[in-house]
Amino acid sequence: MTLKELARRLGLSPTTVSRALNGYPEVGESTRLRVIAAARAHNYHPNARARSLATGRAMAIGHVIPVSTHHEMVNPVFGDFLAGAGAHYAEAGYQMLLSVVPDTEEAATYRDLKARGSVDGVIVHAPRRDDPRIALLNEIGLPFLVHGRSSGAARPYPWIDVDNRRAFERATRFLLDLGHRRIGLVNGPEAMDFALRRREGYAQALAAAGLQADPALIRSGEMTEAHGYRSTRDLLGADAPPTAILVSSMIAAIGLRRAAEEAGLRLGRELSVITHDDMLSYLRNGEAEPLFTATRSSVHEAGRRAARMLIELISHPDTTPREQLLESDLTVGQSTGPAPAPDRRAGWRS
Amino acid sequence: MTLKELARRLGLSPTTVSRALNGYPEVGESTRLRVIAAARAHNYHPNARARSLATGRAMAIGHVIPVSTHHEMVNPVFGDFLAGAGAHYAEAGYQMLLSVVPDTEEAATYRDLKARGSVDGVIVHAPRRDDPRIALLNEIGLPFLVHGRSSGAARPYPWIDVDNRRAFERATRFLLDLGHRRIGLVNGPEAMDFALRRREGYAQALAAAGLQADPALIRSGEMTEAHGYRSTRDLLGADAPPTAILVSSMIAAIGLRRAAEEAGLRLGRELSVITHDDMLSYLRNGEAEPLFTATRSSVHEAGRRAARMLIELISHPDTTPREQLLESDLTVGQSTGPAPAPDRRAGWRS
DNA sequence: GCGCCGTCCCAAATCGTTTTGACAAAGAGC
DNA sequence: GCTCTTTGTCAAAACGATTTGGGACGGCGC
Repeated sequence: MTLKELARRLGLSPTTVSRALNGYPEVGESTRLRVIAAARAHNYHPNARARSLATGRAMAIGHVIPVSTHHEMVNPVFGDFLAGAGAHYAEAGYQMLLSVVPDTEEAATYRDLKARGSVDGVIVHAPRRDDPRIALLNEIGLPFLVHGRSSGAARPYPWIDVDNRRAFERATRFLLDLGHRRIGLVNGPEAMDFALRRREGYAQALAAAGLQADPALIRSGEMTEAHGYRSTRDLLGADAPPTAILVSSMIAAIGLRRAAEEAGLRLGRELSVITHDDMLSYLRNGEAEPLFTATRSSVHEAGRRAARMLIELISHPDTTPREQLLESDLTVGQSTGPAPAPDRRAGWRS
Repeated sequence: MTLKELARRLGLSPTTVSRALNGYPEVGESTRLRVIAAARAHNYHPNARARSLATGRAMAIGHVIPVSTHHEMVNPVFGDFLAGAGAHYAEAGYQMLLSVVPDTEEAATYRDLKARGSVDGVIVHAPRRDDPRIALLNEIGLPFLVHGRSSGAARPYPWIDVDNRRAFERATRFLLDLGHRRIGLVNGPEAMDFALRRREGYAQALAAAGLQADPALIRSGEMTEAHGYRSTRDLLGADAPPTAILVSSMIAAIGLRRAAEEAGLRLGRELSVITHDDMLSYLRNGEAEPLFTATRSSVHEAGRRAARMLIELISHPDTTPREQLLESDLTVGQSTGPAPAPDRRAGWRS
């Protein structure tokens, strides 16, 4: 069913039908009702491509997911982020375009998206320090929103991000208050900006307590279960193991738990742990009482807000705020407790 | 840069330029080379919408992800599946359209996708028994491929699926061979077809050994960590706890491990466990030696194959096979061992 | 009766491609 | 030299919407 066909059946011109359906005032109310009824009856939906060819707007947002060519890692938070964003797109009448491309072709993909007019804007995922994508998108003039930030970017750019520095600063302070002095950090890949900021917050809290971050207590890598396990095992096996560890994700924290159990350490007793919790739907942090003490921030919600913000940005480029900082809360669970007394520590370490 | 503009610069007609770029034989070789060079120089990419308006093909595949209105659960395997499918789409020049919709509006979404001509076909996720989407898609004439199967569908339909029945039959047999007699099943939601088939395989192996599936040993629910934990705790706390448990996913298996550790049971000793492993990128089943004994099948690879199959189906509807059954392998890890002798069991149970 | 102004509608152009049908120019066969 | 094919190119018509610039009709004021 096309517009022309519908118009013919109604004995009207395509113009009038189009205006009636799109709410323009130039059409009589009775006519409008007649048109709307007929459209519904014949299950008429305007062809998306024809429409956007005519209007010049794609009514679609792109998400480019780079896949590293060696280790085909899919960030587990993508699913929830996309679900959140997608929910808003659906409400706003936008479509979501997903491009999964080798990281070597990412730039070409953005150019392509722009040149073919496939999308009105894109969300940039997993920004790194000095991320080249920001300059690129500015250059080709494709509206974008960064999920996260990129330290060192030359000019201001629109972003939404969790206050990672503050979250980890606070978590570290919490551990310090409990008497911990040797605190480990199992971080994400430090090429990622969020990991950098978390490390800064961690170091800052230590410095404020007159301590210095010990490089031997810091590990970074892809946030897999295996990374959490390996890093924790290494840290615990060292000469002066930490009494507390900060972890960058629930997935890694699960690996940590495995390592801790292997070493015979109980969380919240001999070893304290705080993790960041993205509130993934399939990985809730306990039920009534949280399992892990955690800095929490819903990535699903971040996706929803990101989508809203980008769409606003596209339709009202001048009046839309271009930055949004999300706070995370610190929920205290069973995985933290006072630092063990030195003598007890000596006991279980032997 | 549009086709018309490029043609003007070259002193050719749009027709010729279009033909040159699309490899039609009616254009001279020297002209073709000249056109291609100019297109590259001016970074010309044909407008995707105009093109597909003219050709009638959207060059896009839709994935409709229903989100339950109460518990906004995002299936953790979606990420890897989409990454696999997306990789193939990119190669084949297709775009991937993601629709996240409340499950109540799923049917409307399919109709919409078809009526607006947004996609050439769709992948149906997470089919249930007698899934109404199959009839719907047949009715509206939108090509589709089901990831999984739907018992009770009236007519044949194209699908790709893991042999879930066989995998769980084999896993159960493996446990029986180790001497286990009370075997629990922590399954996915039994409205899902895959869960049904796994249960069948489980029951079948028990029956072949002269045993009957005990409903008290079966739990089903969303495959979260919490579900794995709760179900295991319940099973272990019962009067006659199982000595082995089958789990439907790694995520649930992690919850199981937590419950087992709480109960003081060591995996592969007092409690044997086999899980299904979708080979998620962030949740590898151990490194050199697998952590869990598992039935393995890469959902990333399934996504890739699904994409290929659907595109083939769209371009050659008659010659493409319409069904693909993937085998899973059984990898033996540290989580299984011989059934504990009754006396030992009595010991650790008290 | 005349001019003017809303109201309601329409014909035609436009978006950027592909595709159909036709037409010159050049070579081939007689 | 004349016709008959190729060969290479083009003008124009799709595709299905939106949007621009009017135009017919009736009612109103004078």
